[in-house]
Amino acid sequence: MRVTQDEIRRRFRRRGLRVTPQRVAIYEALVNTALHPTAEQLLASVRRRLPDVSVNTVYYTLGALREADLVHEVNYGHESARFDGNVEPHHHLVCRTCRRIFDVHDEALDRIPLEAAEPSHFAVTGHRVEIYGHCAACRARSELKHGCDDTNRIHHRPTRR
Amino acid sequence: MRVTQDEIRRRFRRRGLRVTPQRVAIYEALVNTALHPTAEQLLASVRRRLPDVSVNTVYYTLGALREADLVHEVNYGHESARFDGNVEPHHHLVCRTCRRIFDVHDEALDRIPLEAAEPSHFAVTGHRVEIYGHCAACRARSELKHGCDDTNRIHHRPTRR
DNA sequence: GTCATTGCAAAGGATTTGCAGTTCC
DNA sequence: GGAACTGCAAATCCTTTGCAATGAC
Repeated sequence: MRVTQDEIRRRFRRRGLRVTPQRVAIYEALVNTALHPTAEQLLASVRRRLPDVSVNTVYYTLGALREADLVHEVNYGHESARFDGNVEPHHHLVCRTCRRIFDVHDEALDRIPLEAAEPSHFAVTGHRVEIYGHCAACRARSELKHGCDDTNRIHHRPTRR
Repeated sequence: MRVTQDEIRRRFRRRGLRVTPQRVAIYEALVNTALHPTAEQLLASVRRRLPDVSVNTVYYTLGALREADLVHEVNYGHESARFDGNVEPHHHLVCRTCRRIFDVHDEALDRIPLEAAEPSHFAVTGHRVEIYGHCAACRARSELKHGCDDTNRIHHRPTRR
């Protein structure tokens, strides 16, 4: 079930996003594929119809769409490689505020059922659970700041991370 | 339980890695932290003892350690952002060969027990299961190629991805 | 009309590569 | 001795930023 341009315009308006041909084309390309494209791939796809769309617009738009929660980043925390000397199977708690990563060792998570992979004829070598949220330190910090709002904030480009 | 330099040398030799002061220092820094550092952070840490270690060496070493399976990359597939227009909760099959990402919708995975996060006082907002392996297409391709080995391969730097 | 959005070009950050010198086995 | 490893510098790739022009509301 393809998402139509009408539906896209509706989603944008509902979230207060301006409707421009570029944005519609970018979102249309993204929402109608299961390929988890990169910004560059989206640009290439969009340029087939709108040859003058710039890289900037793609990133800017993806940022805006992410803030509006219309788009997710698959590989959250991709901006630089993070290494782990612990090669035992384990899982991670990822803080969305400070981006720190905490190890979780839990046998229950090691043993979750993976049959869902079978229809794809995947040869499964392992799995990992990523739990997202906000760590104790960041929660404490944000409670201190409660009451500060964004009312006086000047306009900015959509946050990129 | 800190990993000693002796143990590190042993691990290197067992895997045929050359033992150099730089490599030992880099691995020692990584294996004895739970902070999932970036290459840059490792460099800074190592330079406190060996001030002349270069960026190149850090990346080269991390590549070699990864190939020897002494090190994992936490954010596998971080080299460029991948976007998803599907904001419903779902999970991913990640092909280690072609790096494609396939969606998995499975209620059993949506409902796995996350109590392991509680001791960290994390405010959990969501979770995702990543299943690693080799996709059907890549399996077929590698079966065609069976018999080709690496014997004649000239030396190369450790693969970076 | 106003301000968000756009395109272009330049900057920035992370990672990789070329290459010559050095070191480990 | 020779291949692997190292350091330095330059290159590359991905992403962000500065800025003036444009266009949506």
